[in-house]
Amino acid sequence: MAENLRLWLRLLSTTTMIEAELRRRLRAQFNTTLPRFDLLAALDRAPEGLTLGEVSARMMVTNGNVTGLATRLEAEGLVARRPDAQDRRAVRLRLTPAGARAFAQQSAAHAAWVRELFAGLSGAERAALHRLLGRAKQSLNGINQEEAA
Amino acid sequence: MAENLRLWLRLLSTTTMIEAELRRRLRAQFNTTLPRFDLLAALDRAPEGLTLGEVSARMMVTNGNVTGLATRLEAEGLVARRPDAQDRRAVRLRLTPAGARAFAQQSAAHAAWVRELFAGLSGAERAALHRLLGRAKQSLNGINQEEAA
DNA sequence: TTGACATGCTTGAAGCTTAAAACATCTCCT
DNA sequence: AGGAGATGTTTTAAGCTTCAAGCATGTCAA
Repeated sequence: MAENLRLWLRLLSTTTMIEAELRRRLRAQFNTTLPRFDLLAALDRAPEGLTLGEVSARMMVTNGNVTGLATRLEAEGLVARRPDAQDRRAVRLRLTPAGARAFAQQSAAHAAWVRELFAGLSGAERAALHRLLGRAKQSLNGINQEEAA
Repeated sequence: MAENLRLWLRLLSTTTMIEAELRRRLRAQFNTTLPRFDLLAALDRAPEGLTLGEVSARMMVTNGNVTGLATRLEAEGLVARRPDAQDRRAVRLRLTPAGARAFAQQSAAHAAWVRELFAGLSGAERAALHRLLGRAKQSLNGINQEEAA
């Protein structure tokens, strides 16, 4: 059924449009990018910092990706690498004070943008969409389990 | 409200998960990528071919992006560049016979994968999700119009 | 305890993506 | 006709992303 295909294309284009708008605003107002913002956001929720592996799992990207991202953000003074106390293989990443300040500003703007972008939907519509996306994720997890089996 | 943020994060992660799965399968089974597939798909729907600009609009990516993509696919013999008859600035891109054959195979598999990935949702759920995503896109278009004004 | 395998990170090569600048051609007004 | 501005493509530099390979460290079983 082409119905499934249309659903997927619409899901993809909706996400792409929102992402493009957020990227544009992050660049225009903060001269930063979505991956950088996402990395700061992950660290902001983790006062103890995160290992690079934990970051890459949360961001759903590869380890090598996080290595490069962290290196650039470190050069800008927004995050700091420090050896993990327990595991000498691991590197723990945390926000610097400057990084925390930058993220606080970006985060507030980002939340307002997202609210604005979904403003055309009623509360009930947003709730229904949230629920259905949850169902879609369940559907996906079913697939991945089968693959692993 | 953090509710909007959660909705956005769920929308993003759902899309990312599906995209990752499709990428993985395109690579494993056809040794290709999603952008290549998307470009072939755009051309497949256009028997007369498309200018690079038309392709970039359909794919929602920049012109420069399409230039590179087209160059690689041309090197692989799947698409052909030819000057546009009406406009000497424009380059018209079309599938070669080999490109059409490759896309036919990939397309059939892709449609089946998408069907599989959404199999956990009922028809009613898929219809509702499709409708709500349409509403979300309306919401976005409202924003963009305001910006342009 | 030591060797085999797992895990955490980095590196390198390739490809994807963008923004901005450059260039060619087109359109349209005067 | 001429010129101003729009449009179509390419190029460049920078960053993002993946995969695969490599190195360091950890774990666990014989």
